Amino acid sequence: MRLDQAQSDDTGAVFFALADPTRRHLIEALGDGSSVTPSALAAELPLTRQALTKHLGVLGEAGLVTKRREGRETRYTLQPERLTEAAAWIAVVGGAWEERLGRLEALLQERRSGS
Amino acid sequence: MRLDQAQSDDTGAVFFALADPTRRHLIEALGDGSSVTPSALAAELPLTRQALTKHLGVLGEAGLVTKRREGRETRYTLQPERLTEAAAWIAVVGGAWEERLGRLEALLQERRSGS
DNA sequence: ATTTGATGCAACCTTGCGGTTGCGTGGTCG
DNA sequence: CGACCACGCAACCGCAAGGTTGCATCAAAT
Repeated sequence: MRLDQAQSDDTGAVFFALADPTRRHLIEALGDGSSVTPSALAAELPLTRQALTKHLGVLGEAGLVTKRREGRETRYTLQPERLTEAAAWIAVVGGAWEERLGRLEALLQERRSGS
Repeated sequence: MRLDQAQSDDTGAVFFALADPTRRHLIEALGDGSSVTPSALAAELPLTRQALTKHLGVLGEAGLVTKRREGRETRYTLQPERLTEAAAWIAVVGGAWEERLGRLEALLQERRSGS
């Protein structure tokens, strides 16, 4: 999909952001409420700082992350609202979401005891 | 993202499929358990039959839809399992999913009475 | 047998994504 | 000030995504 189209398509932007493994990894890393800087990420991952900056930019456009300048570094933090909305879209497709929500809870229970 | 990568990345493939507005529209249309044929879709949407076939192919690669040949036409049907898994991934990112699940339920309740 | 309708396959085109490199800029510390 | 570190911006590259057209194929209807 084209990015300019994704900008005028909130839901699409979120799913587009989640489609990339690197971006999902970043979200998982930020899941605990911590913040990250591009350079720090570049030290851990096999990617350039600029590449990470672009990824964080995509996450930002999707409203999944916020940047905050702090001295000479920029810290990125997760913004979970859009995530919940996306999950809601999935759960509601085609109705019968009551049943699906039940299965979702079951899945979460499994995953909780599993890992 | 590259498609071959998406194939070896189930979660990514699902989100990638959901990133496209047309594909989401198809999923919404199939949400009631009905089935669709590419030509019928091409009559309703401003897209070629082949374009729709490709989209349905992407949905198929993501495991979101199944094709079944029926006489001379091919009917596509929704396969909701992967959708639930994707919602589960979203709900579980970064822990604190109990709270998020609560908000999700609230969102769904709103959407139920709303539309 | 012919014709008509629904597909499948493949080539082709344009645009954007993911990634890099190079350079300019703004804080920080000695 | 001068050196350094973390960024931002822009150009560039390879390749896949989304879309089209054209043609071959298979099933059904007359």
